[in-house]
Amino acid sequence: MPDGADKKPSRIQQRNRRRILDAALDVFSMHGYRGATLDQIAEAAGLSKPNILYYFDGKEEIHVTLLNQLMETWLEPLVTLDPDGDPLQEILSYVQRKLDMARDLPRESRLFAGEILQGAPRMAPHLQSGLQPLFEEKCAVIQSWMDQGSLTTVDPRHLIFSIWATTQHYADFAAQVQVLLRDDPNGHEGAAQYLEAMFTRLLRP
Amino acid sequence: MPDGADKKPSRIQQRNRRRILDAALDVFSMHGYRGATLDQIAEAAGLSKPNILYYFDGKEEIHVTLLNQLMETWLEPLVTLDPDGDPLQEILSYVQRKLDMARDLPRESRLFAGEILQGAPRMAPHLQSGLQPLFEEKCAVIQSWMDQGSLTTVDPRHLIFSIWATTQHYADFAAQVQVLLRDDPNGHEGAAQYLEAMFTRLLRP
DNA sequence: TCGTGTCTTTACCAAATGGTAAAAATTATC
DNA sequence: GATAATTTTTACCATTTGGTAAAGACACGA
Repeated sequence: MPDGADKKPSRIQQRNRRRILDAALDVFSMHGYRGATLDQIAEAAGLSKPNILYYFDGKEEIHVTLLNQLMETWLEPLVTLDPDGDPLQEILSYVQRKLDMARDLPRESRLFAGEILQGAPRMAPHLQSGLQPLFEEKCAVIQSWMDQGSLTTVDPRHLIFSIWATTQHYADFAAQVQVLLRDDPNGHEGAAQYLEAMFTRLLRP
Repeated sequence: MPDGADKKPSRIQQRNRRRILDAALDVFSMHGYRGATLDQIAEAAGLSKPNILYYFDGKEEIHVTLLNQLMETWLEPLVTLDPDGDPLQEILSYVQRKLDMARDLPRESRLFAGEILQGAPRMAPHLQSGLQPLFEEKCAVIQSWMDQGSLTTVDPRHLIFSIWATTQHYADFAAQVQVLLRDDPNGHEGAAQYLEAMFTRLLRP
């Protein structure tokens, strides 16, 4: 019985849990929590519905597990923002990493966006305990860079919001972007250049 | 029978349709299309479920009606971007209007975001026929401003994306913004100042 | 105030959905 | 290869949900 986090999971258990979570990421990110059904997840995972409930206690536990895993991945680029690096380069690298994530992990981006869009019912605790302290820490770093004259002074909080917004936009609003940029084979590179120019002109002293 | 768009709707009909659409906007924007139930909408509207189905053919028709109405409101700020105005002022006014909309119409913003997030299943036609031509038209206007040297040259398409992303972020990710800006009574004004600075530094020649 | 058309309620229904019990099959252990 | 443990399937179930039929209440002009 694959219950609490006791003991080591078997080979089969690891494989099937991974399959389920991958399928669930597909389905949840596409249809939202309530829009997703266990049957869809089961089919996408190639398992029967009761079999899925053998590995997870229920729909909600799958979703929460996904959200927990996501949180680490999601914060990692901000974690690696180096207080001792070159200020402008650090910010631009952060933008690049976030943009790459929007391209490489669009399902994760949409899962996160959907959760926040609906008021973060299952993630408010994580935002408080995980994101908030990190956010304030890095805001202070950026503020110190501005104080020492290495960057133009703007509100670091809104600066970070604008980085999140502009990068995640390409994943979360992909359906719209695709319609408007339809015959452009150069989408990602164009976005990268634009954002580099934007944040450079904003921040270079 | 309030069927096709024939004849003039009675007083009661107007009032109840408005109530239903307002309630539906609440519910759909909070829970997404599938997450919303007719019972929730009915309760929020103060009507019985069958009574709601007397005014609308079904859940989908309510959603589509909402989306259609939204489209006009949503595009209006872009429509009023004046080719004969002062370029930088026009862009900055557009940013302001979009930011005001995020503050004043957050339900509409989230309804739109949720629809796009899920691949725009019920709005792809509108994007093609309504948004796309307008987008290209205004991109051309901005491009001409850049060509004549009134604005710094950047890709107008990504410029517009970044305006949409940064302004709508405050409505769509309000749950997150609220956690991170929790004791700031000055949220909207701070965002307005930041965005004005950002787009000014980006675009001023 | 009577009758006709508009609106609302009551009582349902079929399908979908999250979930369970227990038997059957499979895998690992000795 | 027998046995114990794990994994999967079959057959269900209760609730929720979008939707309907038809009777009843109401409004309003003649």
